[in-house]
Amino acid sequence: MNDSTIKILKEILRKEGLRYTKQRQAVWDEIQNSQEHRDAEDIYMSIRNNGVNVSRATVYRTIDVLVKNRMVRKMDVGDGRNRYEPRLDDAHHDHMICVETGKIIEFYNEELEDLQEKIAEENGYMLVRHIHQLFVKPLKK
Amino acid sequence: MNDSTIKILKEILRKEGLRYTKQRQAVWDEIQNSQEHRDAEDIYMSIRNNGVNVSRATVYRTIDVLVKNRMVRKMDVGDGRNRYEPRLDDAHHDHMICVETGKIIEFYNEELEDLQEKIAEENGYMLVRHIHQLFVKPLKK
DNA sequence: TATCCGAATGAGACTCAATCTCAAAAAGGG
DNA sequence: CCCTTTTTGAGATTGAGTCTCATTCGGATA
Repeated sequence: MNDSTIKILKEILRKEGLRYTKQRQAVWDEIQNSQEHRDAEDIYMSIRNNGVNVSRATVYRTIDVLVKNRMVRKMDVGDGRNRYEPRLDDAHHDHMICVETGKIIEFYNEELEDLQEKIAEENGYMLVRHIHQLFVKPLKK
Repeated sequence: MNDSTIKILKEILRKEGLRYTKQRQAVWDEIQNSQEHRDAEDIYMSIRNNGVNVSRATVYRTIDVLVKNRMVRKMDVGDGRNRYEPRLDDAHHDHMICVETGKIIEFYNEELEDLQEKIAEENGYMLVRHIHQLFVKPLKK
């Protein structure tokens, strides 16, 4: 939809030796234009509703490329369906999931990030990535 | 297998209004006698190899009861199969997964635990539970 | 210990997200 | 425009986990 992200997508596809197609553009547009945490089916349906013909297979295949190239973040909320969110120009953050409402809140804490690296190193490892989700419920007033 | 954990299982089943059966005992024995992080299929096969007749349905149903009663911990490693480990008399810990060898290392860090509660509270929530996995690789020597 | 009834079991059907297949369509360099 | 290679899509397949329901079993009661 916007010029600079089209260039970024083209660049990544070129680097991966893949072709630029309207389906791949549509998947990226769909994820990029929403700041929500959406599942693949939702993304698939939206693209089709926008009049672009695409299959589930292509949606999944494209998401994999985007995840690999850090344009999209894949998150496992624990309900069997992965969620996706754009991560372009997006600082790292983790998620808090309200067990009562299902609301997803993003958070970032420097101290927490440092601590994780320290723990990995203390065990003789280097941190590659992490999964961190806090399941919470509202504080009583 | 050992007397005290049989009593604990019977107590839990009674509290839940469930009957004591050899299948339920077998599932608990199987998980309890191994400190590994095993998937349901693995547990199911081991029980059958030990000569106890059991179905996958019963394995899953029993695990749910054990998880609910904090005798077993369910962990999502992100590969589509949940893993289970005994948590009887077991202090809370999180996991570090080596992306090169698949090895699972347990860790516990008080500061990390406190920080998570603090983050939840700062956002107006109470921490119910959390998922935390560090994907790591060995440090170069 | 025999009876009885609700609970538990098991074989296999089913669900559902995700992956795979392969013929047909499209990309894009020459 | 051609030609080769990649991509796509419809639908089949996979696999973990759940559900169904006829049969079996636990255990309270007498």
